[in-house]
Amino acid sequence: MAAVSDDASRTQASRRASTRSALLEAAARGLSRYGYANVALEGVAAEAGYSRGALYHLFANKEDLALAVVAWVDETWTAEVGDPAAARAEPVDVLLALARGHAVYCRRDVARVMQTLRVEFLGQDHPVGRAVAKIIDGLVVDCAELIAAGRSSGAIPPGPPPQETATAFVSVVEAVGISVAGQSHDTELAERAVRGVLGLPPAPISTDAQTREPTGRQTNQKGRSRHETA
Amino acid sequence: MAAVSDDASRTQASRRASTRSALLEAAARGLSRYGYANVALEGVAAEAGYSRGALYHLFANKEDLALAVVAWVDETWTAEVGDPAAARAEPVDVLLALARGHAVYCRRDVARVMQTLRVEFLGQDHPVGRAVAKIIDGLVVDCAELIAAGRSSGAIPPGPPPQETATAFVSVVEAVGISVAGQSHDTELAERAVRGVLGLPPAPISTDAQTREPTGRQTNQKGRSRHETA
DNA sequence: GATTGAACATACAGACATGTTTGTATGGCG
DNA sequence: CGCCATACAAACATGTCTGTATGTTCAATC
Repeated sequence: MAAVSDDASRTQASRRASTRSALLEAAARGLSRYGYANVALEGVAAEAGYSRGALYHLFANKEDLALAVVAWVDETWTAEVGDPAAARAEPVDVLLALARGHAVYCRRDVARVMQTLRVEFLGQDHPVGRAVAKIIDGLVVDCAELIAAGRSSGAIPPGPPPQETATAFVSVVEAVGISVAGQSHDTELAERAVRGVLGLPPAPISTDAQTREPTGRQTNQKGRSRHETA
Repeated sequence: MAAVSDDASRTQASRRASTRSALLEAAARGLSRYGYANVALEGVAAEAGYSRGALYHLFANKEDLALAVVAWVDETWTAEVGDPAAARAEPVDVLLALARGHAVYCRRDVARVMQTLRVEFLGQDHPVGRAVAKIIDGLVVDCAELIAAGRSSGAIPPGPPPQETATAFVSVVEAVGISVAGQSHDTELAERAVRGVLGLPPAPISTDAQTREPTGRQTNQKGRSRHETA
């Protein structure tokens, strides 16, 4: 279980980075499974192959560790889901790619850490909760702009205010991603849900053969939505 | 300071029921806000106007209190959301009424207690988590049957397996209900999301005037029915 | 009106987790 | 080769929360 079992003799910087990474990953798993209050740092350190001393040497305290986990998850999510989706041209395609990409992202257990922390600190005033809320709120703002843009171009039918619609959009993406994570139709159900939130009609043909496309690039041959000024 | 401010001189049974009800409500709020691990029984008792002694006199322990809260929330939810929705004839209408009714139910803060506990105990083996999971799983099973029935009658288009679709349905209803709780378009967004999950086309005309009175059945009484007796 | 038991408050003990301190071994560098 | 900083372990100190035990007030029956 040790981070580096045999080759412990390396440069200090890489050693530090290695243990930090192992502790981060273990903390992410622990936070995702048990939540902030329930997770014990001794278990986190033990799962990473270290002791609490190492953890407190790398991180100031529990809160600092959780904030680092949040930042790390945010980075990986942006790289694996956010950026590929943002590369689409049409706002509708960005939103749909976001939903499908997040469903794929949720196939790992680490994905639950954001929901766990968000729910745990909802309505409180805790730095970790603020960090999570800031990320989610930023995502909501971006989605609201995409929804507004898609509506003004006619690709998205009218509906509730963009901000409120975006809030529902993000929560739906998060919820369906986690609930059916890893099941065979996760991306299809995510797309179905967000289509509904956006007021789009169901996808024309949902052959469930290519719904199982993993992380890479997601060629948009399936949900090529006709956006001719509804 | 007392639960009943002026009329403290009543029969002992009603006194007991009154304090139990006050403690239950305070515990529901506390669980919903802070979660099981974070909530402190002293705060719960203080918010209800009592001390921890009263709480431990009425409930065996923290777990028992949480289980009672879960049962209480389940009863009120079934009475206010589940039963009115189940009165519909068509399975599609039941599902849609469920979504809208839950959005209305979520306008109270107590509604978050189920999600909070479910997320907190996800992947653990705790009695409270099992109780919540049992309720949610039962709801998923019911919705899966409704989805299957609606599909075989042609009212719901085909899609992923009913069980998986029902899982996404329930999580979407829960998520959108909480995220946009109390906002002006909560029921409309809930209906939009579940329509998408079910593969239904968008609602024909969504003039937001009649979204506030969707079903005509759910009497939105704020005061909870006190039909619980020890 | 006194007694008995329930409703409730207060005080106490144990458990557990965080954060700190101290100690040890290893790597970097002159 | 020797000195020092760093990585890490292990014990310690502190605070908080649960659960229990004890005490006090109040209602119900004689």
